[in-house]
Amino acid sequence: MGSSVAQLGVASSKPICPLALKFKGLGIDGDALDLIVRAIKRRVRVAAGDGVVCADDTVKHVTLLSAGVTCSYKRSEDGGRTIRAFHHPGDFCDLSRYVLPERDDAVGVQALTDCSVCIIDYRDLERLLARPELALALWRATMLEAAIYRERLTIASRGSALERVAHLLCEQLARREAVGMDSNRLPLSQIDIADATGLSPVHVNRTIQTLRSLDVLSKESHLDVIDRKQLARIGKFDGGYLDMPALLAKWTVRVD
Amino acid sequence: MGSSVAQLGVASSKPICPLALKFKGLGIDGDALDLIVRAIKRRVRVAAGDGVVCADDTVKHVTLLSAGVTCSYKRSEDGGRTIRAFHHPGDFCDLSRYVLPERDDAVGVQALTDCSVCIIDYRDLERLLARPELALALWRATMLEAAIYRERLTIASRGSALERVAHLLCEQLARREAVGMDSNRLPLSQIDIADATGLSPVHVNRTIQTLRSLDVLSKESHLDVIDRKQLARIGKFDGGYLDMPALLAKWTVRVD
DNA sequence: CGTAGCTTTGAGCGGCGTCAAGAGCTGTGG
DNA sequence: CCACAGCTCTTGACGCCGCTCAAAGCTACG
Repeated sequence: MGSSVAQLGVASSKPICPLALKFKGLGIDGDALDLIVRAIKRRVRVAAGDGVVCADDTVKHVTLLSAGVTCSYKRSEDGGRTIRAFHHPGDFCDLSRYVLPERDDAVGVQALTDCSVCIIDYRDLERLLARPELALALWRATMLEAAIYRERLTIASRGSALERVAHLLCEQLARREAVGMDSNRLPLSQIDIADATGLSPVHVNRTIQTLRSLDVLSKESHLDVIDRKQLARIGKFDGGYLDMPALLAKWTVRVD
Repeated sequence: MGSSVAQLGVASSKPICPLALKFKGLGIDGDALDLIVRAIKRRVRVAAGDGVVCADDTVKHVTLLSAGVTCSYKRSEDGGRTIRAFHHPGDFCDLSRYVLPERDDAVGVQALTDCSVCIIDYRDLERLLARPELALALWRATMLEAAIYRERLTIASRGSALERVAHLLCEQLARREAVGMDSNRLPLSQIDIADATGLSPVHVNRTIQTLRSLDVLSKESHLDVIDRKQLARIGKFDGGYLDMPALLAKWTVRVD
């Protein structure tokens, strides 16, 4: 129990892995990062399509995604899957469950690709929270999550299908880039995008074809973004709310 | 500078005002509540329609709504107002600005009715955050905000106009009830609802008329909810995520 | 080589936006 | 006391975006 930093390939002074980059954006590195890494009880591999978190009250740990892509979803009464959020390496999959217990059985987290997740017991997380800078970092993480929802809400309620899809893709690319994953390929199916945007799979397909015809996406069946500038323009995406280094510099909260 | 609890009509042992009830839901009362109240630098009245917070970097305080209804909005390039959130007594209007500085001039907070707001300087807020239970309470407040966005996002992206409007009304009623305002009347215009749901004012009107014909809303021009059960059913609204007393009881985070 | 999933394509329809005009209500000034 | 302006609310006509249903190609994997 308790991994070392070296085991994760993390050099505290020079973060290279998504997890370290993520926490650096939240204002955590060095000793504090070490503490978090040491709180990781164990790491688990999850195959694409499998559940990561069950909506079980007895679960007493949070999961921190270290590789792959997951989504938190809610099933509607007709069995449909509504994706509420995507998670990328460095994101907590279920931090909100820790603070606001979810009673809803229809809620869960699913691996969209093969994943690797870190398990941190509530007990150990509580110990981490005793340090003000760690508590602040988690508050920031939640603030960031709220900001993401806020932006998506704006686009989802007012935007066209083209805007919704473009915005969603931009957001995922930006978030992945923030943790060092600067590939232009997103490992999402069109069905995933449909469940996340609230559009029908058929219309997502047509929308993607439009983006392809605009030379914003590659013509291949994979989801490859060619022209990110144009994609951002179409999706009215301004990534300022995700730019943690810049936000951190302006941060008003200080822990001295 | 610094109001006393008595001045606000708050009896710590038996909270009666929205502000005290709100913080009680976040796990704050007694001495800790006193601390917050004492951090209030001054109170300001704002007339309906006026701005509460300007998107100015030089503002170094948060505003806590004590009476009335406000909304945070974002102006689109065509001048349209997108309402991202409503605020009711006890809510912070701009807590997110404290943690994630907003550079966007198009963002602001507006009074929808005549309001009274409490001003708390960043400096004093920082002092409050030194106490772990207060830091935790603000984290909870942000978690709650995120949960609200999450629910609205689900409905906004997949729901019909009827569902969107019904859900929005239910949410506002539930949030107001949680702070002791159990009136069935909402002081919102149809235009406010349109800007919050992303629907056109014309269609909001038709939707409201549908709700009236279903005997869910009163026939009057005001927004009076008659049948809340039915409204919740229509809007697929489950207020569990807003029920702070119940959530507090199950809370996993302890500050000992 | 067959099955199960994802992607693509087509046809038809309905919800909601847009435009336009009118009604009720309130405050303001002559 | 009336006239007028500026709201919000109401109502109707029409068009388009995106949903639904249905079927067929495409991969991947056993």
